[in-house]
Amino acid sequence: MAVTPSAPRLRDADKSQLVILSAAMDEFSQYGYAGARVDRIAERAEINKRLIYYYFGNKDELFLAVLERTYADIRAAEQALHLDAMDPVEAIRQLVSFTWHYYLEHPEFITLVNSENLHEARHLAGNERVRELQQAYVKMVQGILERGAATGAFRKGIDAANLCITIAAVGFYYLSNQHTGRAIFGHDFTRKSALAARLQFNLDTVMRLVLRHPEQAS
Amino acid sequence: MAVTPSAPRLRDADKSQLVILSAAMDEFSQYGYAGARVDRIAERAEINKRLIYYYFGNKDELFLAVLERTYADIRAAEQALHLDAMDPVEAIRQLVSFTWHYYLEHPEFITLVNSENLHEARHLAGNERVRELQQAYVKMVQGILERGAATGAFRKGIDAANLCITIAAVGFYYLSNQHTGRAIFGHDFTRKSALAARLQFNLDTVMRLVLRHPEQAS
Amino acid sequence: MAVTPSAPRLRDADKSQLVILSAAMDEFSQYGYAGARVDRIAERAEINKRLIYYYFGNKDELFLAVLERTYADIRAAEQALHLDAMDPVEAIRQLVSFTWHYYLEHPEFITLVNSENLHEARHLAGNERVRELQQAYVKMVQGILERGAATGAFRKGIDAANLCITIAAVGFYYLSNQHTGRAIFGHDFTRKSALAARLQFNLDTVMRLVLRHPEQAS
Amino acid sequence: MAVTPSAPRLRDADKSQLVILSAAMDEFSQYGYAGARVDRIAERAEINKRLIYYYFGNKDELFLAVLERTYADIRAAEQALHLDAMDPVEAIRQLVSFTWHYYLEHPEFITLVNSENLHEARHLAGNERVRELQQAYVKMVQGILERGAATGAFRKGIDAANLCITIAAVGFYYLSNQHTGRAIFGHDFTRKSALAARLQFNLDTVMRLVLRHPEQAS
DNA sequence: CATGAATGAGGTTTCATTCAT
DNA sequence: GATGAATGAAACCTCATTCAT
Repeated sequence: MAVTPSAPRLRDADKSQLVILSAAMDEFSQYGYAGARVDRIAERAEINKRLIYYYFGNKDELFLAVLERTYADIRAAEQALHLDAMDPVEAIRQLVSFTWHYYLEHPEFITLVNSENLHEARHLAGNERVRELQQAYVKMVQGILERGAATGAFRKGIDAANLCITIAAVGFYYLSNQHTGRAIFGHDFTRKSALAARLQFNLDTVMRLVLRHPEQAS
Repeated sequence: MAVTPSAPRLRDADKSQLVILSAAMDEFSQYGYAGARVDRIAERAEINKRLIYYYFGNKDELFLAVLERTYADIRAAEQALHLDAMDPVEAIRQLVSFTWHYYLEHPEFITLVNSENLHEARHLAGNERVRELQQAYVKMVQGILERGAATGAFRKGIDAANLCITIAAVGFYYLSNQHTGRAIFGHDFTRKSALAARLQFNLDTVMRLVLRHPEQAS
Repeated sequence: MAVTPSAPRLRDADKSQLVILSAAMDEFSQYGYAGARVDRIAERAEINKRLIYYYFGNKDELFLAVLERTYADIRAAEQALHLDAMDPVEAIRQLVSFTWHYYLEHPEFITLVNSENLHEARHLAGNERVRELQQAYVKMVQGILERGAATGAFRKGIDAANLCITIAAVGFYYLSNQHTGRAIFGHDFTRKSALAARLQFNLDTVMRLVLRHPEQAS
Repeated sequence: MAVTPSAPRLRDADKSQLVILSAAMDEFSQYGYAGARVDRIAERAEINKRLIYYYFGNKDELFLAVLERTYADIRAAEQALHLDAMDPVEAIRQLVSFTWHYYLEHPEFITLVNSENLHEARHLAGNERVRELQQAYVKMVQGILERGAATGAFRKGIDAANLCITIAAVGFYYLSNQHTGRAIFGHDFTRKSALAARLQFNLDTVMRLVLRHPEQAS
């Protein structure tokens, strides 16, 4: 008479932490920090609620852990592109495209970042890890811009930080505001054709911004 | 029974509703929908909590009322610019600049819109009023683009809706993400010099996107 | 078919507060601050738990309210004795006797004070009200001592504050430690004969302390 | 396999028990029984929490172990004074002084005893060990009183048990209530001068109580 | 029209204790 | 003998909302 234990006792600290972190990411991204419920995170993770506090201290620290992993993930994906080794024009195209698809496939990134901004980044404030990751990223983009300027393909003097922001903005905003967008524009922002058109529009926008001779953009 | 007829007298009821709406806007924009507290709204408005329910039904309906007014306000400000009567190139410049300054001076707009998107626009879904306002806006931008294309200043075939989105995006994203931005970039996004540089960067971005000969952009 | 409402809705703010305060005094005195349960206080008071927070903020503030009332009560009872108008020797006798009987009839006073001391008086620290009450009390005892010294009945130079403390101590300690006392002495400290003997012992102790000719003490 | 035979080697088990007991005494005396946390005891002892349950069963039994040791300690210190061999007058003086200094140097005794009384001595009830210790103590004091009465220095018929209680009371109460004392009297009970004055006051009180000719007290 | 009093449900967190190795 | 992982129960407190006047 085999018995199916109602909840598998893991006895695996690392796995439990990962399971909690993953469930927390889902919950926080769906409801934001304030709307997220620790109870639901425990349910999603199928672990005892108490364990969340055992490993992460409290809701705030759990949220921070989620944020840190979120930023680490996107930067890791970026680095896997090896944009440094690419032709500058192609590198910028790839970056716009990558950013767009990353946001599309990781909607949790958008809601988490928005939620953290609503709270004036109080979890992330002073955090060293995410800052180092970001600085490496901006430096890499700056390298691309300089190489492109050297070949004459790019304009000179483009600010790398603001370019990074704009590349993010044109994708992030479109997807972040897709629901109010649907309500006020009256059509679905995530139709296949709409998505394709938006990516093309963003590529145009960014390439025209960096190229010396934008007519070659499209 | 003295009455002061010269000033348009608000009845107490109307006044209470306005006071509540204003307090609710502050609270919702500061904490988001989930983080907002009905108690605090009553405190801010210096009225009895029960009145909120009397006039607005519940928290959801109050949030919707705030959103409707928020969208009405920004569209009213836009219309006051009379971009229709302007030279197309100047009109687009003005629109980028206006949008930027409006977000800067109305930070509540940003957090309210983000909060509504977190909730998948469930308050705004199917709302006719905001949709009509938005359509008028896109149509006006389309008019500008057509006039600019006719004079040869603008490229042809630019999608008005996506342009509207991009004009919003490059300002909205920068300000919406100012707190995580400060945390990960390590500097204050709202320094006077940073704000000025960003506006200039956005003007460049948009003008290069629409003009046929972008070298005339700056 | 008459229905007996499960909980009477009071709609009487003052009464509700008094009921809560009284229930809280019982609970805190029985279990101490840490052992007391807000839930049980609500049950004792037969009110909704939420109302406790509505009127008193939190457990700490409720405890402070209980303490303040406790000190006010004992001082009020003391003042009702009108010791000022009494013969000094009789006044001290009365004070010892009153203190003893007050502790006996108000065991909650003892546990509340002990509990507050365990917490290093963090609720009472800096509290003006109890301090004023105490100062009036010490001043009154000082008056008695001076009058007694003037008539030659009392020794001179007795410190009023230390006398107050000792009058309290010999009663308070006996009753406060009655349970460990029973365990280690092996007899019931609250037997009628034991109580009478203790009061007499305390009268002896204090009168011998203050009188110039103690042989007249008993 | 080096062994250091000169120093009495504690087995790990004994050592762990002592470490736990010591940590538990600190924790219980600081927070009382209800406020004490098993987790913190484990932290203080720098051992695994499970060991506490292994050696002591549960929180209640651990508290009892602490109490037993506490009473054993004070009685052991008393016996080291050898009051039996002393002049009766000097013996009582020494006892008052010893008791005072013991409480001063062992504040944990006070809070532990208070905490146990709050719980109506349910841990100590029926405990043989502490009772035997106490009876030996009272008997010793009775011996002193009889010797003093025989020399004519002391009054006759003084109840030894009540004298023991009073000697304890005048010191214990002052120190136990030092925090509320500070709050309501408005000065620090533990100032050097205040402590010295209190000891002198207590010596006066007790000597006047026992001597036939109290004018020789001070 | 307005208000202070009241509430059930549910929020985060803490606790003593036990399990599995 | 020793330990990190895990847990059910219950703690304090908060929330949107309704009641009674």
